[in-house]
Amino acid sequence: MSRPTIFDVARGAGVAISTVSRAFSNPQRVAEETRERILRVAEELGYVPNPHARALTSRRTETIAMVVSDITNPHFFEIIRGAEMRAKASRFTLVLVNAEESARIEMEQIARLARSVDGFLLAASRLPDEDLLQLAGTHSVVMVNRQVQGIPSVILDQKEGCRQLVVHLASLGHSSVVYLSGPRNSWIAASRWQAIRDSAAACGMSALRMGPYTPTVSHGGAAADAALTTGATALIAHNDLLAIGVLRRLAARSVRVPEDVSVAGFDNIFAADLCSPSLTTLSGVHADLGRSAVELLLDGVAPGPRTGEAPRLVLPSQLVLRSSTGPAPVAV
Amino acid sequence: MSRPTIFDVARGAGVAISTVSRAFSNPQRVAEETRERILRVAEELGYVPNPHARALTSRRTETIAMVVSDITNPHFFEIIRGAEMRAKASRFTLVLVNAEESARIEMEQIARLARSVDGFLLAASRLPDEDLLQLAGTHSVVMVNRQVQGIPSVILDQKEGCRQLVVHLASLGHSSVVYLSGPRNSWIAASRWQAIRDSAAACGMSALRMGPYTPTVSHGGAAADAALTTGATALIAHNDLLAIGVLRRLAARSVRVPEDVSVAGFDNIFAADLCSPSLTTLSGVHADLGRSAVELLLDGVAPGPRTGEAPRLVLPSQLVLRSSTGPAPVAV
DNA sequence: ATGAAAGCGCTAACAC
DNA sequence: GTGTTAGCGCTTTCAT
Repeated sequence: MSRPTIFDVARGAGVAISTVSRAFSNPQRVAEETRERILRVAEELGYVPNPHARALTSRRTETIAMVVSDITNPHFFEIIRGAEMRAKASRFTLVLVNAEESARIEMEQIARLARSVDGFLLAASRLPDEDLLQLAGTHSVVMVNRQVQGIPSVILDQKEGCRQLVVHLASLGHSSVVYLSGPRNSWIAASRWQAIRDSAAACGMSALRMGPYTPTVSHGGAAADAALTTGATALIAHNDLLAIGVLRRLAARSVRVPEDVSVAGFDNIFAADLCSPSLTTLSGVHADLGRSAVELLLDGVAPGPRTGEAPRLVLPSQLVLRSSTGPAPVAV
Repeated sequence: MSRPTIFDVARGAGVAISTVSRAFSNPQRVAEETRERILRVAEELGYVPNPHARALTSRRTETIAMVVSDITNPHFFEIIRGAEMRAKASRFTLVLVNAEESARIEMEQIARLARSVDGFLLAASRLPDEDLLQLAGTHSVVMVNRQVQGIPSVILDQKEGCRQLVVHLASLGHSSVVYLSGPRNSWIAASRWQAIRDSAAACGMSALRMGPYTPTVSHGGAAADAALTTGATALIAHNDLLAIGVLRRLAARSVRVPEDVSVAGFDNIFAADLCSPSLTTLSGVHADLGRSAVELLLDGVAPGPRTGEAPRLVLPSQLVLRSSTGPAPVAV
């Protein structure tokens, strides 16, 4: 009743188990004829190598884990898809785990999988640098949308993207902008704020940061209320979800968008095009993020000498203009 | 440099390896004092049991796989979250894999994971009944939103939900309804159509099915065009994504919703509340679906005699009325 | 090119 | 309550 093992295949093919093993994991080291016979017998028997037994000795699992800070955030969709496709192309399994926006949970999940995967893709990690460096010391790690010195990473170009966004707002006549910040331990939030502040300064705009806010629709209400107290006419929310929450609250308070206030977000999630007004947002080819991340990881996982520097990919971002940004209101 | 094993812990604690093993997997079979000493040594050494070695002998992995037909469909969000939380509560890891709306890929993913997980959660599976039955013969399987004789399942109550939806449309004066069907091999699509047809008959409405359509926004255009040719005033799309695509196309063709045509969807995804007009949809507590599914699976995974009948949970669905459905236009 | 044999780290009888 | 021991199914030297 139990499944066939390498032993059964060996018997059926009249060879030693080591030969069967090679036929599967090192095909070129087995004579063509022998290999074919083995594969045929295996096929007939319905033999499939046991991944645990394999991992136990080889220490490789052909599996990579992708840890996302919040699996319900649509932003990760395309990243996940891109990563998955690339992983599959190399016959790796991608398993997805959720960190629920919590550093503790993220760490737990990682610890749990540490022995069962070949490497980690950490998307928008909430962990402190030290933890990441330590992890990277013992495992293959690639960061997505976060940079840490010494760890391979792929990010969208925040700096240039934020600059375009700010210039866009400046050219519409806005003189002050508020950044509604994401979570406190979000690297990308810090990086966005810095880029916005610098670009605003370069444009002669004043910039203010508020928050941190949990980047969900429901937290947009508080963010909107806070932002209105500043008198700023341009709001940049940490992501589209938060921006949509802001739009809702503004509508509820009869603040017109974009006539009274302009609003922009990040990620270009599906809903950004559906809400009203539709949302101006900073996007990028997220599937490429995922794809590139897996590629870096596979490079790191492969045997052979590690390249000297940890690669840092910066992929272009792009501004998507919609209806939520418009000319600044004329001063009364 | 290599990680500590059960051996190192045993030496450090002055006990046999089997005692260490018990301290971790069967704590109550070890004297309190011994156990504490072992755990302390393990902690000091940074010992973590190797899951592969463990799985190799015990044949249990404490991992369950959730296969979803399309991971980018927001419908699955809450289901995934519910499943994840329940799994974590029992210290199981939930790994997520994507079937990309393809039966072939679904089968591949399953085969790939068959040895590395304790069971499968199949959400909106596209596989034929026979394949599912065969799989269920060798593995623990729970279906989500699909029923197959002999396999445990959890679904939302389509029948009652569709009835409510049709009655709602009938009470608005609509006399004909079109169901824009989901994928050909979607069990839920078949089940919805049957419920819609029966309920429509009971209300004296005519019902028509069109499609199948891939349930994405982009396919809603064709669906809308097709539906308009029928002269029906009420459209029920297979899901919210398709419905949103329909809304877009109708807007583009200057067909007013709900004045000229009423539109409804399924799933109550986040965007259903954002699109304009906002979408009437049939919902349910999706997190409960995921939670219950994991519960059934854990029951099945647990050692001990299997219960006689495969349980079939039917969770209540609920109609969410929004602006996309309204009174039927008065005949010219 | 192939075989023999020694583990990988752990669990699960079985003994005491 | 704890120790001994035989594997789980495979990879990987090392021979031949």
